[in-house]
Order: sequence, then C-alpha cells, then structure tokens
Amino acid sequence: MNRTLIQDVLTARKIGESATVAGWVRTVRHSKGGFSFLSLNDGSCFAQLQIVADQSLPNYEAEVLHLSAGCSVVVAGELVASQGKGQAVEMQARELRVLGQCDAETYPIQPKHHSFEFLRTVAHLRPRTNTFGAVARVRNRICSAIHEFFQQRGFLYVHTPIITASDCEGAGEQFGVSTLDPAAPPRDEKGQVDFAQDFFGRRTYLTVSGQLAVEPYCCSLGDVYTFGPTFRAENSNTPRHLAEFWMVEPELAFADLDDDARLAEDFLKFIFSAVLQNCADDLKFFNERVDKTILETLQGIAESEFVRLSYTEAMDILGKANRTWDYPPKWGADLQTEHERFLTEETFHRPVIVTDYPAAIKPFYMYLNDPDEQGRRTVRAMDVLVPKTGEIIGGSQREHRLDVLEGRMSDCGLNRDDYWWYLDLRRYGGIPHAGFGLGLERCVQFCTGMANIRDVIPYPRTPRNAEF
RNA sequence: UCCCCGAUAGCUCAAUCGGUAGAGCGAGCGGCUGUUAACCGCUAGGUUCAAGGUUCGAGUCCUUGUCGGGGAGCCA
Repeated sequence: MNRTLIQDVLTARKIGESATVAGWVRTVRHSKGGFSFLSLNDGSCFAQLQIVADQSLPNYEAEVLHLSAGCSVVVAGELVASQGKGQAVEMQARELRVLGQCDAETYPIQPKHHSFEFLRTVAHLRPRTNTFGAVARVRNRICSAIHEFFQQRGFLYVHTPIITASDCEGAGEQFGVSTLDPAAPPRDEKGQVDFAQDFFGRRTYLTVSGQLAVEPYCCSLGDVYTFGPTFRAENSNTPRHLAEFWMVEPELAFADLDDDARLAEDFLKFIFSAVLQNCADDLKFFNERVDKTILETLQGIAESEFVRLSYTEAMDILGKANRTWDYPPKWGADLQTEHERFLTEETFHRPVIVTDYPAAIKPFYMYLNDPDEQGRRTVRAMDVLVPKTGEIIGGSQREHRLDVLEGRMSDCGLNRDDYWWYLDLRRYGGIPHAGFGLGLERCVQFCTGMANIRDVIPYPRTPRNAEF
C-alpha cells in the first residue's frame, strides 16, 4: 500500500496536498450535521491525525457511523486547515475504507484510563495505547543511539552466543538448556542425569552476560560491543528486574577504569540527548502523565558532569550523614539501595559513579588494586548510579595479569580448567582492558519515568509469568 | 525468597459495627453538537479471586492457596 506516515503528514505535508493514511481509530465523534471526526493513529508518532468524514462518502451511513475505537481504516483525502481547536491541520476524507472492525463491547482498550497492571494482562493490545506506543518509540530510539554511538567511535559489533557451556559466569542463577526428556532423562552409573547424552554433549545454559565471550574479540580487534538478550533465573520480584532482558556490553582495549567511566558517562549522555532530540512528543507525554520531573532530569544530566567517587569515599559520606539507616554503612559491605538513593537523590542530585569496591564482594575477573594504607583490598570496579532507577551500569577494568587472575580464581573456588581459553588471553599478548554492562530496560525506565520494568519491554518474562 | 498491602460490574473504585452490592468511566439506545477527556437522558451489566471454616446471616472475620502492588535481597 502506498501510504504516508502520519508523522510525515503532520511535519512534511502542506495544506492542499493529497495523501493516503492508514491506522487505527482512537476515538470517534459523530455530528448530526452529517459528518464525523476520527482520531487516527498509525504508530509513527505520538500525535493523532484528525479525519473529517462526511455524508458525501458512499459508505458513510453503512460504515463510518458504526466505527468505534480500535477499528482499522485506510483514508485517502486532502489536507485542510482545521476549523476546530486542538489541531492545525486535518484530513478531509475523499475515500474511507474499513480494513478491520472492532467490537466495542469486547475490545479491552477503552477510550479511558487503564492501569498498567490491567494493560499487562493484554500485552498484545497495549501497544495501541498512548503510553505503550511512546515507550516503544523511545526504546527504539535508545537502541539506534546505542549503535550510533559505538559505530561513530569505531567499535566493532560482536555477537556473543545465547547458549553457553560455562556454568559459573558469576552473574547469577542460570536457565538450563536441554533437549532431554524431563520425565525420563538418561542416567549415569551414579543415577545422575547424564548430560553427555544431551544435545551439546554437556550441560548448557542461557547466557547471563556476554562479557567473557566478547573479551577475546577486544583482545584481538580492539574496541568492541555486544548487545543482546540476557537471562537470569533469579527469583527476583521487583520493579527493576526481569528474567529476560537486553544488555549492552562494550569492551575497551588498552584501557583502564578511568577510560571506562569516561565512556560510560559519554554513552549515557549521548543516549539521553538522542531521546530528547528525537522523541520530543513522547517525552512531553511522559512528563505530563507519568513523571513530572523526567524532562528536567534528562536535560540536566545531558549537560552536567557525573560525580566520581570511590567506594571508600562513599562510605565516609554515608557514615557522616545525619540520619538513621536500616543498614548502617560499613566498609566491606555492599552499598544498599538506601545508600545509593542517598548519594544520587539527596547528596548530589545527579548520576554518581562509585569505583573501587572491596575485592571480597566482586567477581574474580576485576583488576586487583594494591592494598591501601590499612591493608584493605579493592578492585577496579564501578557502578553508575542514577536517581530512582539505581544501578544502571556495572563495569570494571579486567584483571589481565595471569598470576593475579589465577590467584583470584583460586580464592573464589573456581576451576582454572573451565576458563582455559579466558586465561589464554592473558597468556598470549595480554592487554589492559575494561568494560561495562548497561541494562537496556533500566535505561528505558530512566528515560520514560515508567515505574515498573515490566512496562518497558513488550512481553516481560518474570517468575511465574511467560504469557504471550 | 522475606516483610507489608490488595483482589467487588468491561475498566477505575466505594460499600459505616458482620445485616437488601453502589458510583464514575466504558458499552447499547435516544437527544444535542466543527467535535476533540465533549455534553444531557434512558438501559443493560455481579459465582464480590479460589477452596475451606466461624456465624441466624460473610464483600466484610479466620485458614490455606493463586494472582497483583510496594519495600528488601540478588543485580543490569
């Protein structure tokens, strides 16, 4: 069909021009004067195009008068200056064809307010609403900005596997992948399930991170990034966690943690600027209906410097704070949510990059710092914390010294043989390198103000929920 | 997984001390109207999440379960 997107009609077409548009009716208002007003949305932008359909249309009485919210139509007509308020231009229909009827009695998306909880139960129809259309467009813009940012800087896009054999990537519980019959799996002599007879001849899992798999490409080709789905089988029931989510993981060659933090800050600012620039109508809607601070916050961040401080400095600030804690800050323990919020929302009012966490609470692959004057060991890790969402990025400089890495693996109780290829990178031409992971959905949450992560991904997967 | 809260009409919610289950929106019909969160009138619409229990009587109290929300942990 040779149609014009409503976005183009509203921005690029002039009064007097003809066009054909197609979309879904949002609301219908019939006038006894012999004409009807349709609000038409086709997803190309937030705005609706008002269609004026009058009784000169041959199907006016038979079809137009029976249209309701949700019907799909194709309209050919001419752009005219609107006589009413609320829109500058509208389309005078010359021909209106109904593509799909929509029973108003049973259609779940009524022209009224719905709760996000209810809309989750109709996830296949919620993209027809203002909110979820806007979320989808912002999410898309963020994804294109991610690729733009890295491609402009010469990063290579690398596809890491979804299915992995390493069962100790260190980032959480994993989903097993198997084609064995769960009711009657083959058993070995000890009565254990014999995964040697499974599809891959060994135990396999869905990936919890592409990092380990992308490092070899970084240590061969330079700056790289991976961007794909990630799976965590944690029983997490929060507005910030999904069992299936998307993660961007750049890996910088010949780089340390300072380079990494600088990249993370530039990266987030690039994304926020892109969204501000290209999704103005959607953001205006979020700012009015979802979170009245979202525009101010995004603009403020795009222009301000992120705060940098070490874990030890953060502990000092928290320790001196004049308030009571559910978890009193203590060097050696991880930052609690209340600590993170205090830093971002009450102390600095902007993103904070916390670096150099105690080695004992971080994974084996992070670069080990020299002991401080008190003999405490830290690693070159960083978390980028933002107001409300909390941790949006986690990253580190990687340990590239073979002996130190092997020592850390022993301390963590890991078997070197399982990581022979990972250790090879340090054995043969090892280089300092660093990287981070950005949770895409948390980024979408931050840009839209949507409170629940289940509402920024089309079909959320969470414990006990894989509908649609 | 732990703590707290909730589940009533298609949707959003109300229902006093345990005593006849209501409103708004939406829908249908009619009126009015270059309308646009339209407006006015009428009508239909209920296994009060499920299963037990207490009681003359349960939407309301008790138990268990399911689902949802908020907080925490795990993290992105």
